[in-house]
Amino acid sequence: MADRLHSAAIHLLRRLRREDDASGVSAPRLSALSVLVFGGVRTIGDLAKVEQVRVPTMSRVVAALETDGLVRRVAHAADKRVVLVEASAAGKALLHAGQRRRVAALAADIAKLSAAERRAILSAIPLVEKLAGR
Amino acid sequence: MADRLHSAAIHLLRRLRREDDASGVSAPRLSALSVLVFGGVRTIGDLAKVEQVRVPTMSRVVAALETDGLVRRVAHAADKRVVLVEASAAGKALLHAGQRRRVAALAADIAKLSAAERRAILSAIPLVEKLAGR
DNA sequence: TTGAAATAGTTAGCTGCCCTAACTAACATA
DNA sequence: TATGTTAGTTAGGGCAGCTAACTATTTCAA
Repeated sequence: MADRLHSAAIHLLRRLRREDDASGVSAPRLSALSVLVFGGVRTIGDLAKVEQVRVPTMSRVVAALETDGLVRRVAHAADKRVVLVEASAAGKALLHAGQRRRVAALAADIAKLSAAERRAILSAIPLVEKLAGR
Repeated sequence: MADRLHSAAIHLLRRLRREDDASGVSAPRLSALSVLVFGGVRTIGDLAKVEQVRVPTMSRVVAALETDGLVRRVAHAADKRVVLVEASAAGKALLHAGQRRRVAALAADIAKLSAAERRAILSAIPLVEKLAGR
């Protein structure tokens, strides 16, 4: 059961990743960006923790997002070592547009399922979240 | 619903990723290997379709699995272009060992679910696979 | 029958993500 | 003030995904 769940999750995410690609921004970048858009300003280290990734990895992700003008670095008032990152207006706009596209594509397929099938998925979601430790 | 499903898949995968790392074989390789172990002999192209990946990508995954002695190539009887791939005894053993490890890691959480909750997840899995395009 | 098109894989080269190790800069403290 | 800690960056490596271009084989139609 763990194996089948794992497989299903991998395949679902691969499908969604293809749609994310259409936005021109990869899934890890979108994910970090969404933390900033919905959670507000964060340090590189905090972002790394939230995204379950090492600091150097997040450092690169932020650098890429900055190059694309989607985020901006802000100095920390008291501690000059700290790099605060916040989403730019362009970053917010891109994220909202991407979410709409992704949700639209998946929602269209969900709409093709029967009501009973939708109920089956809906009742499983909170259980999977529980298994995932959330 | 699409958002919640996406989120659940991401969280589940991050949880399971740690366990998979312990097997010394990456998630994409384990996933392809599991198709062979549970589904039997497949061509490279079939594997690529099932895993939603391009043929060159699967070609490399199979090459790596072969180097590790986890799979073996078998000639197709009628068509010399085709490469059939099957799991070796070592591949089957590794996959089953990985399964045990994952099950062990999730055991505490799974034990907290009722039989009805487990049924709910099991019935949702094939539907998610359908949404993923399989 | 033979030459063109289709099919199955491989190889090469690119990008992106993830890691560890080693570094700089800044802060905290004894 | 010297030492250790903390925040990030840089360097370098591995793996996974892609497209383009290639080989080998098979299919099919003129």
